[in-house]
Amino acid sequence: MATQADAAARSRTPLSRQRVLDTAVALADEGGVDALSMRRIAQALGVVPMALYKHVANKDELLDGMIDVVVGEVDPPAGGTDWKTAVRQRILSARRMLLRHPWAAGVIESRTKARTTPTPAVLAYLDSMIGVFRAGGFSIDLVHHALHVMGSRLLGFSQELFEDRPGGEPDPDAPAPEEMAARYPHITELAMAVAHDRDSVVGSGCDDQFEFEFALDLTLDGLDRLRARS
Amino acid sequence: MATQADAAARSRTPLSRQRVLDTAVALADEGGVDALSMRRIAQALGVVPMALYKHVANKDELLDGMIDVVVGEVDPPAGGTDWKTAVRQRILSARRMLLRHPWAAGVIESRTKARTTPTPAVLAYLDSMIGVFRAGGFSIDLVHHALHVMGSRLLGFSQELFEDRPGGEPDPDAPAPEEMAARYPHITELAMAVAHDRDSVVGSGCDDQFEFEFALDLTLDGLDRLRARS
DNA sequence: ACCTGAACACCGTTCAAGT
DNA sequence: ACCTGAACACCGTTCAAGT
Repeated sequence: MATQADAAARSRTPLSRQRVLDTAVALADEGGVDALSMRRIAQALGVVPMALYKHVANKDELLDGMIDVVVGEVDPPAGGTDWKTAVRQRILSARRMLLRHPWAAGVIESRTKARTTPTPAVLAYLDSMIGVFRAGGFSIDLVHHALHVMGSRLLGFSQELFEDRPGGEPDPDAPAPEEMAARYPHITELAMAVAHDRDSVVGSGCDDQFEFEFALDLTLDGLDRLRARS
Repeated sequence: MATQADAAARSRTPLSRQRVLDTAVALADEGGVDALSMRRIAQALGVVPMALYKHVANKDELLDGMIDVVVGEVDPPAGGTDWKTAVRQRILSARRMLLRHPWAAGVIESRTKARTTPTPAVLAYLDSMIGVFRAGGFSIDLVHHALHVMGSRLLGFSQELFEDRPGGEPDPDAPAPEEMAARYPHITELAMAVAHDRDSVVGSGCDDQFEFEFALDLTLDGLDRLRARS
């Protein structure tokens, strides 16, 4: 009975809030946040479901804790460089975190909407980001504008509408190529141009990393122009 | 028995996919998407839960249908103007839709992630948006870049991290002002500057609409500069 | 053939009973 | 005082029994 042995081995390490959160993050990474349940976390820890409630008040508080775990993985701002390099590196670090934890952007968004204040780690992230802008000579008003301009990109999130699905089954109820071309001519034109331009890139034929940095740089250059003018 | 009469009156109008979707959208508008269940929709329609499955295959397909209902509310692109005005007006129309249906951005995002293709209405929205760029003289490559730059803003979504909560109870476990100031000095500085600057604005002291248009215009000007250069 | 009640396999969380 | 099994009030969906 390997399962019982595993459970015994696990229960030798005492349960802690950190262990609960780490397990929850690992399960969400594997199976997505929809498949994450208190019962399943308990099972993975070899523990009865109610034992979790000693370390987290309820599921919402668990999700808040998970947010703080992953936001804590984002690199702090680099010192000794100009503001633009520091912001750029940090946002790219946040993006890497979100690629590691695909569920995080959605959870951060929905939990932030439900709370009055972002979670502590998100607050700390924003605060040090503002600090970089301020140290770079931005007026407080311009920082305010800048945060709005960055929007969700501040957390490295970019909404990919045509991302390839892992596994890549053709999906039975997807529209046929001819129908796509007839109904959505502009999308088709664009998709073909992209496929032709970037033959070497695997997957969707679109270099997401390049596009992300292109968008990021355009925004940063615009902000820098405003900064120089003030 | 008013309830029974209501149910009878409702069931006189035959159930249809449109009526199911409209009811679901209305319930989500009122109570949020978390409180939306097949059982609750059925109850609102005075119908047994299983009756819904004649008109929608399952809950995911219901959510897809709801997306198409609300995206269909976005104005089509205005004709007879320059590309920038047309894009601007359309994005502002999408933003108004999302303010009417606060659950929509999250559902669009999560459902798009789960499907291989965006829902038909989202495809149509994107297609006509691309059409506006193309008619405005954008090369296909530049349109491709532009879509990435707009990102989620293309659907009018902007992530507001410090939105005031309706009802405005002080929230017992929110950090005290002194603690906020000590731990997050830059956020506090910014919040105070904003509050001082815009005394007249009700609520958070931050004019969301102005900020949204500021960000939008910065992005559009950047794109226009690239367009003129090519 | 159509409709639907009961049932199944879940879920988060309460609570009282056991140690 | 601590821990936990059973129970409660849900959920989406299957399926067989009723019309």
